[in-house]
Amino acid sequence: MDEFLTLITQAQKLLHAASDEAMSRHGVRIGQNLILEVLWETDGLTPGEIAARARLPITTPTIVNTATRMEAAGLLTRRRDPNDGRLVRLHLTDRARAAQRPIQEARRDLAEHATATLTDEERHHLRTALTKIIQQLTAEPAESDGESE
Amino acid sequence: MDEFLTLITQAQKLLHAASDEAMSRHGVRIGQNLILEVLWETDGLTPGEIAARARLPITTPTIVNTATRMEAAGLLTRRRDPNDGRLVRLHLTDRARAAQRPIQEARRDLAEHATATLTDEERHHLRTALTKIIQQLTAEPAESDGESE
DNA sequence: CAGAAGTCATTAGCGTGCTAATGAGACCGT
DNA sequence: ACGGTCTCATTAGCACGCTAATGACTTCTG
Repeated sequence: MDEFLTLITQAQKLLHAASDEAMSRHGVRIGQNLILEVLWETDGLTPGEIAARARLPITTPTIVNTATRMEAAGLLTRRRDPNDGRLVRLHLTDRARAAQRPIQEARRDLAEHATATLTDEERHHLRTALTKIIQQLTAEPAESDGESE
Repeated sequence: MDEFLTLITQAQKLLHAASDEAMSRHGVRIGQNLILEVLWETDGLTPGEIAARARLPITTPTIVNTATRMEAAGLLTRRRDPNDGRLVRLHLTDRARAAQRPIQEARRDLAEHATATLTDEERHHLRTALTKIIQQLTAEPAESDGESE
């Protein structure tokens, strides 16, 4: 049953690499995707706000580091908030906005390609199973002694 | 459908973190697992041989770096091959051998816990779906233009 | 209004994994 | 036996993500 860990790790590894490669063709690396998704929706958020809104759990330091690389790549700019000197607001450049559609399409295409050999029913089962696993692991990380309650 | 990428990423992220935490209790970090699995089976292999035998694709430089940390942690020793000066053979210490059973149990428990809310049928479907995805992504990484053959 | 406490982004440091470049050693042909 | 080539491990350098520590700024409190 341990092979289940191997299976999901390998699948995610392949998807990760394929996604990075697909997005790189549009000047975006995979680690930048979570930030872009949030800023495409609402521009000018702070690192902390982005961390809170991201679809996947991500820490603020990771956002700061990634934002630095994105700034160097010309994808966003940093501006201090005039009302609160602690805050830094991240604003997308035109280049980052222009990348939205092709990147979203590329990721959609990748998901479709990866699941191309699955039936609709299998896709549904897969989604159900993954959701259950996430819920189980999110609910209570306890596992060693004391599985009750 | 893009949510599928998010689902599998999050599931793997949670499993990855939980697995690292579980193995850390036995003095082993998650990146060392692939190497240990191979050396538990056959001790004294070279980094290249380990890369070839590992259950998941892994590069030789990653094995070398991880082996350096494992050496510092007292999990293995490096010895030059007497017959071929290019080769370095990695030998597990008693400590690494003693960790085999508890770590394998911890990973099995984790897999069971993660899939505890799934029916046997769902587990079967999940395995099938993941296998198909892996095959699809391994077969031909092509995707943009030219999906044929 | 000052000092304490809270809230931010950021930096430091680690682990993991990759590709590309490097260097040591073996092997092969002449 | 010697030079080129091949085969190794290793190093360099990058991306990504985490926790813990730091520092700047705001806010609350006396």
